[in-house]
Amino acid sequence: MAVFPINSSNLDLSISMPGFASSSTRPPLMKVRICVVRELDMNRVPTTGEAEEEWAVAPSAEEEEEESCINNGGTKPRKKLRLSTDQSRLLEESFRLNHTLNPKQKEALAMELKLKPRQVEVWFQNRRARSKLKQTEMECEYLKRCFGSLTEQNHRLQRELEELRAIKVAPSAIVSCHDRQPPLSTSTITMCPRCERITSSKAAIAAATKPSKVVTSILKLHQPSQAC
DNA sequence: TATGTCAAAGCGTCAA
DNA sequence: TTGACGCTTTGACATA
Repeated sequence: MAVFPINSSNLDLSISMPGFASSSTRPPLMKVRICVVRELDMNRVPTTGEAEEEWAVAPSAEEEEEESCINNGGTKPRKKLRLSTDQSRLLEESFRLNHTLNPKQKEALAMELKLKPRQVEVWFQNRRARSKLKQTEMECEYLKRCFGSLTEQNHRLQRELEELRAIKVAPSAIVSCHDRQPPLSTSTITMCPRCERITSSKAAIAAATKPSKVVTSILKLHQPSQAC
């Protein structure tokens, strides 16, 4: 059973109750005892020292159900329930342990939280959805970073390629890997004129241009000894 | 007043 | 057929 304190220190712990809106739509019955009250935790109990007479009683579960039927039936607009911090905390703890509930767990949790099993079920559904959304957003951020990194790497490789192409290779140094030639000198940068692939040793390339790992691995795949 | 958040409703899908 | 779930939308409420 929920109660409504008038204590202004509780104003931040607020919750709207079905049928008890903070606006002028609040039923006259509530206005009698609550003048500055805002909506608050439906399950909060008065702490010691708080005068019990300052608390107004919220509708029971049955009354709420009845009311929700009325709302669904259609004249009254539906009211928003806001879970208390304690309820949210307990739900979060349960969610950490299990992202889904079996009927027994749902029932038990609902009893503990003084909510309807359906509300617990809905909360878990929405929580799973939020979890998935968060996961998707994280993946999106990760992919964005990957994209940025790969773009940068691509630009770097393009520049490397330009630099390599710009290197004036002496005609005598051009050696085809398709020809049976003596082993290449480590100080010579060569390019296969047939497939236009660099066939120099890693040492020569590294000394000349400091290639990236990708270039190095490409070179590994295309050693002069290998066929084009 | 625009916008974000979130409980809840509605509907389709799927497995038992 | 039924219950659980995911997805989308709705509507109340809070806040800047």
